[in-house]
Order: sequence, then structure tokens, then C-alpha cells
Amino acid sequence: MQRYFTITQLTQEFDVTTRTLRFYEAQGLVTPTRRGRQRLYTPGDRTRIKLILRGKRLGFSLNEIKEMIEMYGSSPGESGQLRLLLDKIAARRSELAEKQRDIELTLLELDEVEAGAMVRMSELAGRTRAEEA
Amino acid sequence: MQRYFTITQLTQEFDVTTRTLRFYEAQGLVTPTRRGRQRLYTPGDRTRIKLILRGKRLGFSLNEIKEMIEMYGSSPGESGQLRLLLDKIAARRSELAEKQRDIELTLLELDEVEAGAMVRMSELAGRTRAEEA
DNA sequence: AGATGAGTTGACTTTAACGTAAAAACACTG
DNA sequence: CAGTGTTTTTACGTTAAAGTCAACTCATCT
Repeated sequence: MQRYFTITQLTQEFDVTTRTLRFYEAQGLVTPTRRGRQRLYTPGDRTRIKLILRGKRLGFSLNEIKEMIEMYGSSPGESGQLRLLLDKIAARRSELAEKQRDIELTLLELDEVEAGAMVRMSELAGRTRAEEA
Repeated sequence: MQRYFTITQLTQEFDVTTRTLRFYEAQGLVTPTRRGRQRLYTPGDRTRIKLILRGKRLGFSLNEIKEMIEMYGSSPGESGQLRLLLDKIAARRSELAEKQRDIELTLLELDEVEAGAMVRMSELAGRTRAEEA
């Protein structure tokens, strides 16, 4: 049961460079503790990195990702801030829903392209058999 | 029934700048015809622009998008090329599937954040009623 | 003819997200 | 204790995807 991860452990696990992790730190996306100069990443830091990379795969910018991550930790005491938080959540949800639709459409189009390719494939096979005969 | 779109029509419809559309053209992503110097976009060009923007929303780079768009138009006559095409399709599909999973996870987390916020909200409401009494 | 407005080209600038290289600090290993 | 490997800081470079600005063309309106 390991309490801390070194930077290289994480770069290997997530296939990123140290430069990348330090950059994320400079942007305030993670804040590993230090033993002397050395960075020590907690399991919590590791989770945040996972969130960051997931956000990137979905095409969010680091700034957007930062906002989302901050939503996770925040528990605003004031009702106005709570409303703002709920609004942000709703906004993100509809963005994600749009991405879902985009994916569905793209998958459908891939189906069509593939179907076309299969047809061509069988045409080729037929021609080959004909030539063999 | 309009055969052509001007560049500004499309910038308004898709909320992009002319610079953007010209840039996409320079990258070979669209190739509007010309009347003199002026660009004329066909409905087909318009569709391609839609595809580009959809790709961007999903976090694909313009190069990746170009590859995908070229897949659509391609009908390779040779079986090796066909295999390559099918492989690319499969690769894209799994990428998209990963994005779908990423979205699901993110949505679940948003649910949690929202639930937390609702709890806080009702706490605040309770306190307010208590103070009124 | 002059002004107005849409469109074009070309060049330079910007921003995000890192890459790369240099120099120095530590930790161990023979 | 010299050498080796890992990590750190600092600083400059790079790439993708446009933004911005200037000068120009062309058609149209007055």
C-alpha cells in the first residue's frame, strides 16, 4: 500500500512526459506535495491527473478542465454561488450531451463507409475468382 | 432553392470567422469553387464544414478530421488499400467508444456534484426558515 | 466620381500545450 | 568519492489553429 507516487511512475502509467505533469502543476491543476524539492503525488493527485486526461480526450481545454475540477472540490456556503454551480453543471451536461450526439452521428457515418468498403471488397473477391477460372 | 453559399452566410450560420473558413481551405479541408476571386460554397462544401466542426467538438485535430473526411470520399480499388481503410474505421470506432465511456463517467460525476449541491441548498433553506421563526 | 460594403491576399501576431536543452541538486552504487 | 541516474529549475523553441491588420479588388448605390 503505497502512499505516494513519483513523477516518473505517473508518466509511465499515463504515458505523458514529466514536462506535461509539471506544466499541469504550473497551471494549478495538480499540487503535489514535496519532500525537499521532489514532487510526491498522492492517490488524490493521481485521480486528478486521470480527470485531466479524460477531459483532454473529450476536447476540453486545460482551463475548462480546471473549472470542472474546481467544481468537484467546491462546497459554496452561499446560495448565489450554489446557483452558479448548478448552472455550470447544467451547461457542462448539455455540452456532453451534444458530444454524445456528435459521436452517434459519426459512428453512423462510419457504418456507411464500412458498408461501402465491404461491397467493394466482395466485388474484388468476385473478380479474383473469375480471373482464376 | 439556393445553389451556392457565400462565405459570410456560412460564417453566420456556423458562427466562425472568414479567417477560419479560409484556413480550412488552405489546409485542404474544403475546396469551394470560384466566381472570379470570390468563393462559392456548394451544399456539399457546407456539409463538409459541418463535419469539420463536429470533429472539432469531439477534440479531433484538423489533420485527423481531414483523414476522416477523405475516408468518406474514398473508394479504393485495391484490396490492400481496402484493408487499410477498414482498419482506420475500426480505430476511429474504438476512439469514439472511449470518448463515449469518458462522457458517461463525467456525467455520473456531475450527478454527484449536483447531488451535493442540492443537499447544501436544502440546508440553507432550512436555516433560513429557522431564522425566520 | 465618390463612397460603401463584401470579399481577397499576405504578412505578422497570438494562445495553448507542450518539447527541448542546459545546468544544478540529490540519492545510490560500486 | 567518482560515477550514474533521477529530479528539479530556468529558459527558449515549436506546433496547431486561428486572430489581427493592411492593402487591394470588385460590384453597387448615390
